[in-house]
Amino acid sequence: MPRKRKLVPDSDDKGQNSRISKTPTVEHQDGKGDACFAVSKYFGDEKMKPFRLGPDFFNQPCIGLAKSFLGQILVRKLPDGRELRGRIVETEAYLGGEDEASHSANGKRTGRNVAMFMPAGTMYVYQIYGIYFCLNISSQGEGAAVLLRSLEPLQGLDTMRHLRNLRRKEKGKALKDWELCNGPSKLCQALAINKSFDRRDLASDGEAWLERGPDVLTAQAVVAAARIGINYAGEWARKPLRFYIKGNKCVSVVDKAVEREAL
DNA sequence: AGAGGGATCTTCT
DNA sequence: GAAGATCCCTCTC
Repeated sequence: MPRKRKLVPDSDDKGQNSRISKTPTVEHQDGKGDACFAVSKYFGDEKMKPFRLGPDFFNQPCIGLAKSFLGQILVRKLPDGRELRGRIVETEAYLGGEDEASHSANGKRTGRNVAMFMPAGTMYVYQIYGIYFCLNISSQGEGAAVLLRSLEPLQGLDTMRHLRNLRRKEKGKALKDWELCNGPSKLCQALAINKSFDRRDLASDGEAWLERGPDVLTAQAVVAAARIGINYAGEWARKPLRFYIKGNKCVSVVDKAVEREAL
């Protein structure tokens, strides 16, 4: 008997349109390198085999790409063959040129940010505060890119937890599943993404790629809010260029005011 | 639940 | 020399 897949939230969902909103149903074991097994387990049916997203997906305007990322699945293949998977639940659009919050504001092009000017689908990984990394994907548009802010962990949670704990104190509180990738630098830690990925192509890379997720999101399932940590950017700091899946537990910052307004 | 501060170092001025 | 698209721990209410 084929498993039924829910594509659109039920009407009584009350905004809890996500898999980890209340009760996590994610896999809790590592995929030990057997990709086919792990994938078929999550996707269930043969006809819906994971579909790797290619150049056409990435080659779209920045805001559209930022929204299109939601629900898609980021995959990281480690050197030992293990595959880690997370569903993208929060992104930010950085438009380049006019966008004062963008590293490429006013056309600024430096050694650090050249990846933002490379073809759509190029990864831009930069180090922040000397210790953390953030992952962006370049989009259509000069100097434009999308920051990935959080993932809902799906596969390889034990490995993610181990990678995240490398930097934490022994005495610290144990990480919940939903805390593994709920921030731009947390997801880089959990997926072992560092500067070596900078300027590489997410559409063709062998160690990181994107798969089409099973869910189709309705417009009401997506919240558009102000971006985080860019208060220096004046009016651009307030523009609704952050997008997240409403009700998802793994979103790093929830904007209650915006969500109220949407009703 | 929220505020505050330290860590830590590359990048660009 | 200063700032930064963050995270985590500690303290307080």
